[in-house]
Amino acid sequence: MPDLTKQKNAAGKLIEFDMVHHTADEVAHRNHADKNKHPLRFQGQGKILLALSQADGLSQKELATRLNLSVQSTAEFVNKLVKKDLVSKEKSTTDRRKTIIRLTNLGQQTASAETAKVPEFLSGLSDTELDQLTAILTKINNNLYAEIDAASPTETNKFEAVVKDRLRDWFL
Amino acid sequence: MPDLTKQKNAAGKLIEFDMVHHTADEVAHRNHADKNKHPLRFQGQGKILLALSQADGLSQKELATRLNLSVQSTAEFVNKLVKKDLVSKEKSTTDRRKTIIRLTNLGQQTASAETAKVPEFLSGLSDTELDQLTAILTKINNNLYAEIDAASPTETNKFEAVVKDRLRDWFL
DNA sequence: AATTTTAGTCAGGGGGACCTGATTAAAAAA
DNA sequence: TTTTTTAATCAGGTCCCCCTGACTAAAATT
Repeated sequence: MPDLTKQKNAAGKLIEFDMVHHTADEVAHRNHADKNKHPLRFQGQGKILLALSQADGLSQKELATRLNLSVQSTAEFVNKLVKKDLVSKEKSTTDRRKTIIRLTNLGQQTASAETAKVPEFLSGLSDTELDQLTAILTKINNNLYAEIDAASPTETNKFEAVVKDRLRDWFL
Repeated sequence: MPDLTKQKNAAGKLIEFDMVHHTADEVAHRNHADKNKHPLRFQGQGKILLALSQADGLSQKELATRLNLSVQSTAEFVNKLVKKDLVSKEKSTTDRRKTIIRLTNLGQQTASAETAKVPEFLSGLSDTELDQLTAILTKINNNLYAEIDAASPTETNKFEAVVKDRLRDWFL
């Protein structure tokens, strides 16, 4: 029987982490007058970038399908990324209806920069703690995959694949 | 000397958690045609709600100052919350320039509902793991408070106080 | 009493995440 | 070849976060 109090403690800390984490990089960006702004989550433009970093050179339609977005939204995000020089568009030669989207160098950097640096807030944790955290998060993430699966069976595999693949280089 | 690989593993899991977590409740809301929509983060309207749940009956100006928002943004968020019947506005009797903002019953419920339920993804973790997670997140959060402090010394106390106070009932 | 400061409001704007509807161009099917 | 399907685009919308500028009403100062 799991101890409810312990669950609540952990849940509270997680919520706190969410808030504090969010605020921390809000504050950070505020001070640095950052060009790159926010971290690009798994949403909108960031979603596109992440998907491309796993499978570059997809068509817009492909992207839309994989990411569960309308083709119009996808086009919008892609265009925004083009303006930021993170991806490029080019007509397919084999099927001239299609537009192939590719990461630019900058786009690749950006996509991996997301995950490239170990956040400072992990410093001060012992090796043991890091191992524990990793193990626990693995469980939690699996629970979340299961939740996603329950709610929307069709897209799970796609999603899980994208995420895990994106993060694969972290776990070598 | 901290093991870089272990840090990377943990960092990767944390990023994965972020993505998966986000997607999980995105999917959840999509299916349930949810009225309450998104979880109200420490941002915009959610920020206001959280601040009020710590100190009810503030003036708009007070809110703006504490939350580091322009008075206009604050007014916007407050008005939206009024429409949702989560807060109420009333003119101060002692200083008729001021508008006092108060949580409605619904607002109080909503603010605590945020933190009221233990997320399902914590199920399956043992008591030991929960304790470990709590301890680790405590360290991480403290690191983040320190980061915020470094970047913006003036607002730390305010922020940390709001957050901790908000979450106090979790840790009794 | 006249001036200045303060708390709010309105108007307008920039970005972001998404969507539906209508239309075009190119490929595939009939 | 004509029709249908497919990949994109344009147009227009909804809602969110957040800001500056201009202006009013009510206090605090002078």
